Amino acid sequence: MEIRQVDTRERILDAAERLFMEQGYDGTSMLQITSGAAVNLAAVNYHFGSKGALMQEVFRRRLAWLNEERLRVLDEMESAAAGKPLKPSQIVDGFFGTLLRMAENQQHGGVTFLRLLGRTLTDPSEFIRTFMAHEYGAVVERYKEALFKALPDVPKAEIVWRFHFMLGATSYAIAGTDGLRLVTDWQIEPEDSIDRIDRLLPRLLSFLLGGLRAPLPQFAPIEH
Amino acid sequence: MEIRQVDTRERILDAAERLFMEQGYDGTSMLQITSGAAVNLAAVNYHFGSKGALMQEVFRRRLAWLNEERLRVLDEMESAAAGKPLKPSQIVDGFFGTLLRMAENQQHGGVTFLRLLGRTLTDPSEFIRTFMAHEYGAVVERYKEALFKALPDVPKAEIVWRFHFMLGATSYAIAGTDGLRLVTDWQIEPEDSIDRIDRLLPRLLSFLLGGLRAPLPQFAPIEH
Amino acid sequence: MEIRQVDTRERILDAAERLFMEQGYDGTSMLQITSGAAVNLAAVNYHFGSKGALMQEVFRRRLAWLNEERLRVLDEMESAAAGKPLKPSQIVDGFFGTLLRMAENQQHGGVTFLRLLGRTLTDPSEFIRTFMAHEYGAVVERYKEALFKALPDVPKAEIVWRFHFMLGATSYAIAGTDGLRLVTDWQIEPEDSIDRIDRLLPRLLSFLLGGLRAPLPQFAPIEH
Amino acid sequence: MEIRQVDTRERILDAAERLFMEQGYDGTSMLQITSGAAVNLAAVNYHFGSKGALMQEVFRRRLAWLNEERLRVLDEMESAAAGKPLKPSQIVDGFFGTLLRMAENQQHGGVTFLRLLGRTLTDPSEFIRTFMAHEYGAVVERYKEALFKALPDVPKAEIVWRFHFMLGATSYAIAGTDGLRLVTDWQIEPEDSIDRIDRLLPRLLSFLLGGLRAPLPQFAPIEH
DNA sequence: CATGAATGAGCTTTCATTCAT
DNA sequence: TATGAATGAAAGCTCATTCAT
Repeated sequence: MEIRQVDTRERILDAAERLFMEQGYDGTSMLQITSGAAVNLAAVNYHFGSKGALMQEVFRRRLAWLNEERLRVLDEMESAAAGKPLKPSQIVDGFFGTLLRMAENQQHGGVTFLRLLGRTLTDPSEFIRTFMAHEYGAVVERYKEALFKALPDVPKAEIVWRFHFMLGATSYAIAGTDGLRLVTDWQIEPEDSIDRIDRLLPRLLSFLLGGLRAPLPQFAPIEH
Repeated sequence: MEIRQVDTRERILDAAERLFMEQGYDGTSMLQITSGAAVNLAAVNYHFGSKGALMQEVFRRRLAWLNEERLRVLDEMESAAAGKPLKPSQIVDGFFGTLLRMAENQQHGGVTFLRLLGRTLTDPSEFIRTFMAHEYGAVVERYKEALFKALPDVPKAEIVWRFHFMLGATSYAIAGTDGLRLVTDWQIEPEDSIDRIDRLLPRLLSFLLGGLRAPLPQFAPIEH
Repeated sequence: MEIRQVDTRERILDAAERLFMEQGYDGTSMLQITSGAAVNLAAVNYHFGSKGALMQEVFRRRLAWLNEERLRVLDEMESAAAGKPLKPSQIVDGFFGTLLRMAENQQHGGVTFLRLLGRTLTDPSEFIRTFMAHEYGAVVERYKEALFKALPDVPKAEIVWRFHFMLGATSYAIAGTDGLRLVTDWQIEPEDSIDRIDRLLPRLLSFLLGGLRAPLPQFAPIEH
Repeated sequence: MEIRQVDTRERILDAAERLFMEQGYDGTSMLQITSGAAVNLAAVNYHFGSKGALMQEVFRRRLAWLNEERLRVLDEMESAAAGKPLKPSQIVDGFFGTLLRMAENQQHGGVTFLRLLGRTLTDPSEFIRTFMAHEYGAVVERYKEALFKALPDVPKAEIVWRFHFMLGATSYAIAGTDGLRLVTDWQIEPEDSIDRIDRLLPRLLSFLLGGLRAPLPQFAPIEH
């Protein structure tokens, strides 16, 4: 039954990943998940304990790999640089490029997980936020430090803000894109579809780097 | 009694706005809303017909004003330019600056609505997406055209993508910011808090413009 | 709908009282209760909030009357005694007799509530214990004091213990009696059935008084 | 492995005994039992067949010894009496004293089983009642006969009732005592704690004997 | 002999909505 | 105009039990 067990667990995780992406956490019922995975309704609670714990495991399984990969890439680049600062484009590619390239590999969830991640980053649920902060903490810290070294003339607070903006642009790009279509009728050609990660990636990285290296803002004089 | 009714309606909308922002649409119950507004449980269905219609009205009340204002600002700028293309910075400020300045006015929902909007743009519910597209359609079309004229050398598809990235960076900036805190320990000074819109605005606009005007991406040769 | 409401609430309480008596609290499901009361499954939570709160209300409705009656009877006897101690038999009848006579009145739940009470007094659930102690506190205190005055030569600790034993004998007498039938084949005549409260009452009171006035126990010398 | 199995069985019985005492039969889940015994969830069904059968075995293991002991004691007393009637105090001590002294021996379950027994005698479950009646039948019959002989002037029906009352007082005394505390603030001294069986025993026996030998009740004229 | 996996049935509670007044 | 009462449906979860290994 070893094989069956793995199957069941994985099938549940796969179904949950897809449904959470499509309908959100609160919008997805246990019945939908277990139906989607073709398992018994009680199987989720048997394997994961609760709906919330299932949600966490959905993320943990992907993020563990992703963030290890991000650290591996950063280590490699820093080794090659032999102490010299990295180029901003390297760092941005290490963090965000690694994320998008993950979506090209069906073994790591493909676009499904990518979109789920994008949507969840704006989800305010306390338990998700806490879990995310824990999973991301160390990686973000390392990349932040690399950016500080790469851009010594930019105030640290500014870099942190721009990291934040980059996260947002990326999340949004991978999350709802062709669903929301606020920007309608863009006569897009097939090769520009959201699913063509190889086309999205250079576009997004250009944008992110442009934003990261933009002239510093001029603040209005602080009042009172 | 006429007055009471208006109060009731507004109280419901205010409570719903806050709760949808904090917990999402699916995560918020009618009981929470009516309790929060100190009205009868049946009042929402009486005044709005259904939970979904309430959600739409929450957005309509703010977006109507916002998008009119955006059109007004764009009209004004185009009049002043007398047929000449606008500067990208003007257009970006007209669209995104108007949004953020809205949050400084409590009468228009303040940061609460801003965050609700930010998180809703990635919300997966079909009916919300449809409604949003409808509310935004005309405005986005006008600003898109203005950008096409302002950046004649940039391919239209590229501009549309970058508009998209800008939306994402902005949504994310206003949505979860100090909640998620993936980027911890950023020794932020009080004047850099998310609630200081006057500090966030120039930062965000700098970033957006940098991204909008970034060098065009180099694509890898398209495979097969 | 005033009338319907009262009906619904009361019907639920009646059904719950009977079912809790027959099957215990944990052994009774909400579905059984609402089916028994011919109301919607959600009605219990609408009217009482939870299964536990329903349980409390089942008791509160009867105990409020019972304990007020006990206090009224005690007040009356003490007034008539004009400061002199009451007879033990009066006190015992005031406390336990009032309880058993309650069962003769269908308006106060009849034997059903009596048996439920008997069974519940040995139930260890924290929330029931706490609630019971609260409902009973004042009454028990008053009767205890009356017994102290009536039996000045008996150590107070002994009286408290015997009060306890009397409670037990009574609870048990009214609880399972003809159900358990540990004492089988007692060739009992119809007029001695448990349902003939008028026959049970003098029997029980004789026993209780005999126990209350029994010679004091001789303790073995306390070791170590 | 033989030894392990015995351990497992006993550990399950011990855990079940404690949990049934604390939470009742319906209020205790198999998971709690198997967790408490640190055995596999399926172990109960493996060793006992079902939850109900486990409950029966919990009692059988103690009651077999208890009732044999009661019969042994009665046989001994009757041998010594050589045909003459026993004293009521002897009989009461043989039945109830043997029970309470059992609680002083941890090998026989101590107070835990005593309390479980006390609360179970008022338990409404049909299958438990039936089982109890079966386990107790023969013993009760013998003691009843002894009481008939010891108290020839008291009507048999009266003796049966009083046996019943004694059972109740005893059950209650050992079941909830310090838990329920309807009788609060009794400034009890440490040596009067419920756990001091050696102090409870003489008190209870005095009470029971007082009740057993009380004057016969005067019935109101039977109506209709 | 013992167990991890799995299941169908049932649990309490909450949901958005309706309706008579 | 506004509300308390009520409801059918569905939610997440726990239950005792079974079974292949």
